[in-house]
Amino acid sequence: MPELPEVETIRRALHESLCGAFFQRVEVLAPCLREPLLASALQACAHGRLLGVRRRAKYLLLDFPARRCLLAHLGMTGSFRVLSVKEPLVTHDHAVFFLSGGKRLVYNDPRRFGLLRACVLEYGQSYPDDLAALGPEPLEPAFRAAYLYERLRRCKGPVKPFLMKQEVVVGVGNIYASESLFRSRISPQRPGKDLTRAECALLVRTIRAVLAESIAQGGTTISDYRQPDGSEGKFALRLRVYGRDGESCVRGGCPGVVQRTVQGGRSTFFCPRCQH
DNA sequence: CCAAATCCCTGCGTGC
DNA sequence: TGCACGCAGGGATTTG
Repeated sequence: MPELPEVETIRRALHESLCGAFFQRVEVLAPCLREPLLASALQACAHGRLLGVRRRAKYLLLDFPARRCLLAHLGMTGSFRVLSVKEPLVTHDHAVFFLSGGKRLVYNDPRRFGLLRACVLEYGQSYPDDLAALGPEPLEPAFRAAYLYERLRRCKGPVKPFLMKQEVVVGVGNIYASESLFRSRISPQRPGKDLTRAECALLVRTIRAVLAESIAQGGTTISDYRQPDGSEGKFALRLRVYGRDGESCVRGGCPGVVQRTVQGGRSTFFCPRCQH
């Protein structure tokens, strides 16, 4: 379940291995992800030398000449593989990009929540209009305490689902929302508008620290996600509440037990004893 | 206008 | 062994 650290890990690997590669041809094997895969549009877009791989929120952007841009979202189970000549395709491979020298870039996605879309950047624009509604990047200066505090003034529900809204801050999904709130000792059930300025400052610092730490560990592997070299993301070992319902709270001296609850249809993990 | 619910989809674990 | 079922959840859409 790729959130920001997983997507960033993938971005770095793809940029490293494919920057400068020459895209020749695309083959669509299965015609539908979140939206239909248009072979002709992808072919026209992902053609020529790959100029670089960027990330915005949980989206990957593969840049090509003439402001063409391939927008990719991994959904829950999407992944890219770079294959040599003899490596076989497998079930749920949806699109194959043939590169000069015999390499192939393959997009695989069992659950088909992902997205591959051909875009053209407007003059002077860094990102396609498709991404215009996204909030600030959590690791950039625009995501700061005063910003979060002001946004929370208009929050009517609990803080945890609010943190997962991509128009508030991008890249924070279910895992990192629970983890950040635990480390901040803020209950996921707290009404968002009740958070103090000091708590907002702590939460911003903590979200940044958790995401940065996870990137350094290559992300979190729960089930499907792998780093592009096939290894597991090691941040799973550092999760303190996610998936740990029924276990003792890891905070020193806290006698609490981690609980699972459901907010907005998503599992939330927290310690009722030390998060307030 | 906002929030909660629903849907999309497959793989996996569980219980019978 | 096999089948039914529940669960996982990002994001678009629908419903309340």
